Amino acid sequence: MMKMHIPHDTPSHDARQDARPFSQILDRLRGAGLRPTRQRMALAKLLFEGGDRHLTAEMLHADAQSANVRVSLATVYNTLHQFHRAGLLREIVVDSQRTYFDTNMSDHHHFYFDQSGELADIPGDQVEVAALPAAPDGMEVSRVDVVVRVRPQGA
Amino acid sequence: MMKMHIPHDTPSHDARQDARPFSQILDRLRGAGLRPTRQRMALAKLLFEGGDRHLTAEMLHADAQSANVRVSLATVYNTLHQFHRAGLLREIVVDSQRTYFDTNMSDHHHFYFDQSGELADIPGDQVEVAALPAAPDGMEVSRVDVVVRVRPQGA
DNA sequence: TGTCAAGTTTAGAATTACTATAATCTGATG
DNA sequence: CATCAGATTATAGTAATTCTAAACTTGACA
Ligand SMILES: [Mn+2]
Ligand SMILES: [Mn+2]
Ligand SMILES: [Zn+2]
Ligand SMILES: [Zn+2]
Repeated sequence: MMKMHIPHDTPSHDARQDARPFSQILDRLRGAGLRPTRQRMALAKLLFEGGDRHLTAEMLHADAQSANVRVSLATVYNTLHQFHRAGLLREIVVDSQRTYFDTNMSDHHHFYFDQSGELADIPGDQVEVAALPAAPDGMEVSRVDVVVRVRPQGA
Repeated sequence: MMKMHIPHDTPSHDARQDARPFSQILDRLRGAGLRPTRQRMALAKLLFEGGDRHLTAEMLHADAQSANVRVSLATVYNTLHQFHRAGLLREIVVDSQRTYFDTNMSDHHHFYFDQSGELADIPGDQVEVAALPAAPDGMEVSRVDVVVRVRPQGA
C-alpha cells in the first residue's frame, strides 16, 4: 500500500497547451496503487474524462469497443471492482439484476428511471435525511442511500 | 379483474373458536383476484401468518419444503411476483444478486446488514426525508427508498 | 355431477450477469 | 535485457431467475 511519487516521463516530450489527460489518468492510477496498464489507462479515460457517468460493466465494455480499445469483459469487471476498492468509483444498487458504477464520488443520491434503467444524480444538498434511528447494537452505518424511483406520469 | 363475492363454504362445518386463518388467507387471495390454489394458499400462509418477513424466492421455497408443502421453485417465483403485482408484497432492492420480498406493506425503510444479507425494518416515522427535488419533467415519483447499510463496528 | 376452457403448475432448458481458472503476457525493477 | 509478480484473457462455471410447453386443476355451467 505504500506509494511513492516517482517522477515519470521526461517533461519536455510534448509542449501542447491543451489538457494533459494522459498524465492526469496516470497519476490517478498510480495514486491508487494500480499499475497503469494499457487496459486500465484506456478504461480510466473512458470513465473519467466524460463527466459523471453511471454505467454497468457491459456498458463500459461496449464503450471500449466503440473506441477501438480491445479489452476483455473479464478485465472490465476486474477493473471496475479494483477502481471501486481504490475509492475511484461508487457501486450503486437500484436493480437486482445489474450492478451500476458511478464516477461521481461526491455525496449524492439518485433518481432511477425504472423503465429505461437510467440513473440521474441528485446533489447531496437537495436531499435531507433529517432523522434516522441509531444503528443496531454493535453495528455502524456504512452509508445511507436514497433512491427516488420515478416513472412516466400516469402508469 | 372483475370480482364478485360469492358465498363460499357452508358456514357451520366447524365451530372452533380460534382464528380462522384459512378463510383469512382465502379472502386475501380472492380479494386479489387470484385463484386460491393449493400452492398459493400454502405460500400465502407461510408468508402472512408469521408476522413481517423479508425473504427471497429460495428462502420461501426452503420454508415450504420444511413445512412439507411440495411446490416447485418456478411456482414460488411466479407466486411472489403475482402477490407483488396484486399489492400483497413489496419488492426490495438492496443487493444486486438477489431479490427480496417484504410482507410489511406499511410505509417504512430498511437497515441492510451487508455481510449477513439480512434486512430489518425502520418504521416510516423514524426516517424523515425532509427535502427532495421535484421529479424530472414528465415523471412522477413511484417510491422513495432509504437503505441504511450497516456493518459490524470497525471494518 | 360431468365437461371443458381457462388458468396453474412443473421439470427442465435457457438466459443473464457475473466469477473462477489457468494459460499467457507485460511492465517495473535490477 | 532478464526476471517475475502482477495483469489479461478465453473459456468454463455458477447463481439467480425466466422461459417453455406439457400435464394438471379449477370453477363455471350444462
Ligand atoms: Mn459486483
Ligand atoms: Mn444474476
Ligand atoms: Zn451518481
Ligand atoms: Zn421491510
